[in-house]
Amino acid sequence: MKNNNKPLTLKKVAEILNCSTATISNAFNRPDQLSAALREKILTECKRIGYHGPNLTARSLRKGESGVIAVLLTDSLAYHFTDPVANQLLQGISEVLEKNNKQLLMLSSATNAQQTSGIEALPDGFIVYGSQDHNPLFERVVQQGKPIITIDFDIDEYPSVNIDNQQAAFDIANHVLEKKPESPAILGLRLIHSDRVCRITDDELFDENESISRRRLDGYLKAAEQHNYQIKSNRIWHVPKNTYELAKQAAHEALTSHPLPDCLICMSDNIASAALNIAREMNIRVPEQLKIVGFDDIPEASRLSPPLTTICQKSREKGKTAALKLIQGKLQDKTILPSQLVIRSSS
Amino acid sequence: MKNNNKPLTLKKVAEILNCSTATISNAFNRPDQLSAALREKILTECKRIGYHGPNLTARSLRKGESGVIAVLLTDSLAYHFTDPVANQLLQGISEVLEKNNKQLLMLSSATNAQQTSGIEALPDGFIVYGSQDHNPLFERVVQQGKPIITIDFDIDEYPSVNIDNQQAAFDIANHVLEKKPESPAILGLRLIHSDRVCRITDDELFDENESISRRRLDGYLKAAEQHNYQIKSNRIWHVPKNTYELAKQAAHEALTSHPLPDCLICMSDNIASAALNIAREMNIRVPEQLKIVGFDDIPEASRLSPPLTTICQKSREKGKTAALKLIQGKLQDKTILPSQLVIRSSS
DNA sequence: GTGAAAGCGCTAACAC
DNA sequence: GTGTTAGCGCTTTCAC
Repeated sequence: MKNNNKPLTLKKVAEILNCSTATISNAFNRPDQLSAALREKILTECKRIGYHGPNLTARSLRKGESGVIAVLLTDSLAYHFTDPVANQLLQGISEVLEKNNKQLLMLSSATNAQQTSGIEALPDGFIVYGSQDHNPLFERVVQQGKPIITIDFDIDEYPSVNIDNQQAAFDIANHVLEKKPESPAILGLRLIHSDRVCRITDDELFDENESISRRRLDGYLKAAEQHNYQIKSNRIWHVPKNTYELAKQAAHEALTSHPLPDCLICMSDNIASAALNIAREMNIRVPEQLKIVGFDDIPEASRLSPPLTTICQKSREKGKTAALKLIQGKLQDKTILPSQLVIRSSS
Repeated sequence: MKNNNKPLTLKKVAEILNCSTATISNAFNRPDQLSAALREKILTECKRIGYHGPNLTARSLRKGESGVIAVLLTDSLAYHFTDPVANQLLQGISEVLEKNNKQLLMLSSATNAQQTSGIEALPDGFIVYGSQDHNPLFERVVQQGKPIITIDFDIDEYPSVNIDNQQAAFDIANHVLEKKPESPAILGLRLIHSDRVCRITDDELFDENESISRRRLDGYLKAAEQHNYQIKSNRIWHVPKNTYELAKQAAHEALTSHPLPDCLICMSDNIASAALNIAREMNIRVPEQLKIVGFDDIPEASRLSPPLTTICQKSREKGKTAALKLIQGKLQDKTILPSQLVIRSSS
């Protein structure tokens, strides 16, 4: 089974089959350039002698296209494999790519940027997930002049796929604040730049920017205002990444703080799930003593006990939409995908 | 920000900087071939004019290496993003790759094999996850004559990373059968080739092969024998893929079958998790009325209520080990990673 | 329908 | 230390 010979080249194949390289190439790429019979014969011969078609590197160098689509991720790849939301997104993307015979290359902005591998020259297009302020890899991607589509953030010149984060956050906060909790708290995600779980400060509460988390926080605060709550900055926790461990830490801090929150508005289902577990450990009954709501609607959300009230943001759909737009070359518009409040028994 | 110019080439850069292409190339690839000062100057100039280093396609064609490592997956990519075990494995792999400045390319054997993109020529090495009998893409991969390492299955000529599935399965079955359940049942994974959830037949019970599931089933049956159980084939369910939906279906069938099982030995934590949920819906108390054990020790296992007794197989470690061996060129041996029984309260 | 040949962008051997 | 050049494997134009 093992093989130590060099793979055949088109040129050698042409020699063996005793015709020109152009004919072999045409057999693989342009059926109209030769008779069906000859093409068939060549293809069968190739299979027999073990030539499986032109080498990607060479073809791509020549044609300037590779059939590879890259997903540019903000954090490390390893992190993205742990994040259920990223997982769903990648699932949607790969569904579309597979259907269209495209290969998926995962590129991480967190990669050691010194060692420039030049990999950004390979893909025919890029799906950029998550904001990229002054990321060197992203800048090299832009330089390629290839199609780019962004997800969960926006750059004027490029098409994008987003949801209305502020509205969605408003909806879910509105829903839970209608129950008149006494001391609601917020477990936010990536609110500030610290890599520690911590509370935010008053300044930060009013710090305007374009991030998703800011949009969501705005939605929460708007709902709070309408219900005459004033949520102070020290009732808002910052979780630096959407990992279970950090979420647990934040949930634990919140549920051991004074006054004890009776309502946790979480910026991700992961955080909400951790909060649910901490509450169970502490024998706090959900939803009677504590209401918990999440965001995302990851698959786990409906299986938790109690199942989680959340915002369904169809991450898989997001990925599919972005991949499809990229492949079909529909590169004009900005898409806002619908999201909706899903009420389950955690609230 | 948007860019429509063609990226600079090394040749153009050489013209602009008024030196030869070799010098530019050397500045990027072989620091020893020119003075540090000149190199520094070239690199800064390049950055200024927007040349970010040699194009991967060309370099790879020339050098025969790309810095890309491929993971060859049995099922569709989309499926692998949903499977928590695959996720952990990929996490481990990408940790190592990122540390070593390698790019990750995910290749699916399930891809439309007609349209041969030639992509298999690009990677410098392959991590093959899961058995590949007569898969055309795998055969093309073999043809490349590049390093290959297999995970969770074995081919004589290639190094591999595995666990002792039979022993692990024996251990966990032994543990739960010691509790003397009256009617144990097995929820297996990929036992046969059907894509339906179904029970297996007597013939299939004795059908020898090299698969993981066969190894695990052997372990279960050996433990059963030692405890004087005779588990009949109609007490063994086949789950075709490790998805939650299929697992739920199998668990539901098992828990509505007669005699009602009071012990479910599940071949994955996913299946066990679904069984746990079905049991809760049916008001069957775990572990009092029903013992459930899993396999894998996915992150969710310890968070379920009750937490799951399972086999910890360190999938992340598996991925790391495989990637590391591939990168370091340690291509001799077969590695068997340790796994262990983790007893929690579901049994 | 077919073949000869240029050249995609780069690296490395070799000459200077 | 630097420059010239062949050629990695392929596609495509152009001449036949």
